[in-house]
Amino acid sequence: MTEPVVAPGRARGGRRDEILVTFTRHVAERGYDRANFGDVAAELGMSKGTIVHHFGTKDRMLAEVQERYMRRRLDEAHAFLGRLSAPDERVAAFVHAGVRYSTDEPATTVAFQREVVRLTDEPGMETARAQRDAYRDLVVAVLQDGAEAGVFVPGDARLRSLQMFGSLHWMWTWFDPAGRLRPADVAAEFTRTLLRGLGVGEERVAAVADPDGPVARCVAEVCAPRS
Amino acid sequence: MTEPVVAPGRARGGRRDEILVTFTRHVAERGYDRANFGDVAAELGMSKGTIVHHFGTKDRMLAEVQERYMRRRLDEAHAFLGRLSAPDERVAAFVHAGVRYSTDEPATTVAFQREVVRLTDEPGMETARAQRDAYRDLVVAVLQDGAEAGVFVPGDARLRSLQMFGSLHWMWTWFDPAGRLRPADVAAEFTRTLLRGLGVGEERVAAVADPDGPVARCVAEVCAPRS
DNA sequence: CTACTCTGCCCGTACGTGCGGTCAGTTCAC
DNA sequence: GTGAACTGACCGCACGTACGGGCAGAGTAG
Repeated sequence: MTEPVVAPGRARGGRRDEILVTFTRHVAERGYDRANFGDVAAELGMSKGTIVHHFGTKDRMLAEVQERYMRRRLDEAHAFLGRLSAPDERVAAFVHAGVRYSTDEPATTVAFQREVVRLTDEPGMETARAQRDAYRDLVVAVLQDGAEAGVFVPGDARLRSLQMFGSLHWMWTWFDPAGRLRPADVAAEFTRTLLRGLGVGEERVAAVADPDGPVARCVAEVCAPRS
Repeated sequence: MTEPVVAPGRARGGRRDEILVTFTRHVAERGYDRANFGDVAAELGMSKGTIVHHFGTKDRMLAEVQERYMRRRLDEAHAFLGRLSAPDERVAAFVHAGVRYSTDEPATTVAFQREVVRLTDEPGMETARAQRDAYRDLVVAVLQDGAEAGVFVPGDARLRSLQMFGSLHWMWTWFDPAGRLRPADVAAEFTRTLLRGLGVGEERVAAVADPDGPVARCVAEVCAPRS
């Protein structure tokens, strides 16, 4: 569902992408430990051996899922950071982007967020871990800059980033992309509380957090390509 | 570490508590799926059969961990809600309590937070799920009351509670109880950002979020008994 | 065009291992 | 005697993955 398979029949990479997509969904639904080759193979009408042929081990498959996910998030972050320069707009963009992903690529997002903890210790996850650290550094830098520029109240940028990431990474446990709440509305509410909490004035908060405002639109454009 | 074992040698319940404590630590360190009877038994110098004798199945063991954890959190919440009446103080207390637990009972807290997702679907978790819902309802009610009383800016209390829980439940991935950051400081920073974000005035925020202020002390007293 | 070979995708099966859970039996306190 | 605590051997199964082979298309020599 997340990405159209390259082409039916014989295509570059064959059913590789198909396997990754299905595996990702299984991880999202059951978690990594309970996801297994047998079920994925059965669902795709192929042999377990095929999966091994393409990916080698289960670990590497997860690593690839994480790396692809982080790669997209990083590209997207750099894209909207290039278009927005005000710290409060940038923070708002990070929140909007974080929420959007839950709808745009629900399976990949849930799979990633469920299993982020493996980035910290598991070997073979170095690349994904580095990507994640880079992303976190982007956010910390924005918070730091904002505090130094006087846009935000002084405070610990790292702690604030963790507070913010927590809210977003926790979404997978409760957010239903098919539910009544539009992601933009969740993002707006989160952004309002966060920016106000960082000391941004009320009228500015309303403008920047607007679910149909320029920041939301900028993020939407940047994230639009995939679907 | 979390609770003193009832008594050495032959005591009421035998080594039951000991088993639960060790199992909890293993779940905290490796996650439920990778925690296993064999390792727990080996570490305690007993047979796997003993564990089965006391708990029946692995599922029930986890359920008991979750229920004990939630029971304590609920008792504690009712205790400080009984002592504090202002909505902003109550919110601050929830944050302080949430952070405190990461230090007071690190293993149990991590075990719980790692595996909360199982509360939503897994059967046999009804009790723990109900406890968790009750806890969430307490928080939502406080946020709702505060908004209606004009202490907080109007907004979706449920979303705000989820934003708040996210920050706290995410802590297990980064917070090190033995690190340089004191839990009270983390709680204070989180509380400041949150209360300001809810529209509480700056001087009030400073007073309520104070890591050595009355709210923090109240929570400390309520939580003190165990450890 | 034909035949031969090479290569990469894919299949089926089989193996080893780890783990949850069973069970018959022993020890020990009351 | 009675029952709870505990043991250790054992079962069955699920799952990751190793392995040998089949098959289709591309490249190449004649």
